[in-house]
Amino acid sequence: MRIVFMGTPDFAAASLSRLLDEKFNVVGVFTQPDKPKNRGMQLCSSPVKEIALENGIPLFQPEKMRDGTALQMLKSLEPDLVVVVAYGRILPDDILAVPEKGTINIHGSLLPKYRGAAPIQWAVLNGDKVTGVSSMYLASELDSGDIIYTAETEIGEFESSGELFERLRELGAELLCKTVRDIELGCAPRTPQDAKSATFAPPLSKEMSPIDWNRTPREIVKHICGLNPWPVATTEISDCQFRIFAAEYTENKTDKPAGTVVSAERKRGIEVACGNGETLLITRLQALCGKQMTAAEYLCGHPMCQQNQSIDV
RNA sequence: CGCGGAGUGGAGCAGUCUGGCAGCUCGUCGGGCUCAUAACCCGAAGGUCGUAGGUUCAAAUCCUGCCUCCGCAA
Repeated sequence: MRIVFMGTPDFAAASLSRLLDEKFNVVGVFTQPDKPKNRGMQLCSSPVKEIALENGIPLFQPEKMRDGTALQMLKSLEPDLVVVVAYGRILPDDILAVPEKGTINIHGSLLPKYRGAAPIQWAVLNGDKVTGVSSMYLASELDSGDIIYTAETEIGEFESSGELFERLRELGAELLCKTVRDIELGCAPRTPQDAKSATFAPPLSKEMSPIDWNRTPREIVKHICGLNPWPVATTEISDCQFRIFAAEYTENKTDKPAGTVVSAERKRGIEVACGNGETLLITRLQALCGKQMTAAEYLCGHPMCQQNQSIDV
């Protein structure tokens, strides 16, 4: 079976490597054009491109999907199946129609929940206890195609989006192999999504970063974890901007208004009042222009007067 | 050459503008106090100030090159 793979970031690269490990016949790889990135804005190739080059697989980086060139490239490969994982492009119908056995996709949620660009982060942000990955056929509407298989996993109470990403990447790669194998054997199931229970997971943005201390400790913890590693939760303590990476629950109660620094003991962290009178302990943070560090380390160099500091809410 | 910030004992910082004794909080080690402690008291060790050059009577501090780290850019 001739397979064409389309993908761009780490999440996709894991699936591609797994397909290759399992000796599937990947005859071509599509990935996004190299883009200037990082400090110095140097042209960087995508993780998927690196793997394609290492394995000597024909590589295609069309600028546009709808001007016909991408369609010609794909047709020339004569694929039986196209696998799309985090390619970052919406594929037009004429491209979806090329492979005889269809175009399939790995999505980082239990569809129909969290259709869209940031399913993993939203599962964390919403405080879900369980999420997973789905394999499905691509349809013209975003993430609405028939489901083939799903795999579930629990979300840790303090697990960040980044950590969950790494786990789902492997889970997704595994599910993809199983899916491709069964499609080849002709025994893959096909279940339409229940469109009514669909939810949407839009991309995150920096506007979401500021912490709303009026919320409960758990909501704030989930906010912090969900936005880690990007765009990262932020808050302002006495005119200083902080990026917050981790926090812990406390047993304490306070009558201070939400956003007040209740304590800043060197060994514990920075304890802040939340909306319901409970408090949350900031344990890992990064000041402007500084490195990420534990709250204990930060307090060594930046003694913080307790009680009187407050956070603008 | 995309823009900006930072490198100082093991950790986090001040000192740099205005050149002139290596400083603070913590950790570590030793001693003391305590039923006890992430508590408190006394004492000690530990630094070629990222690196290479330059200016100077004198450089952590001023100038130049290089290295490393961080933020913006999704």
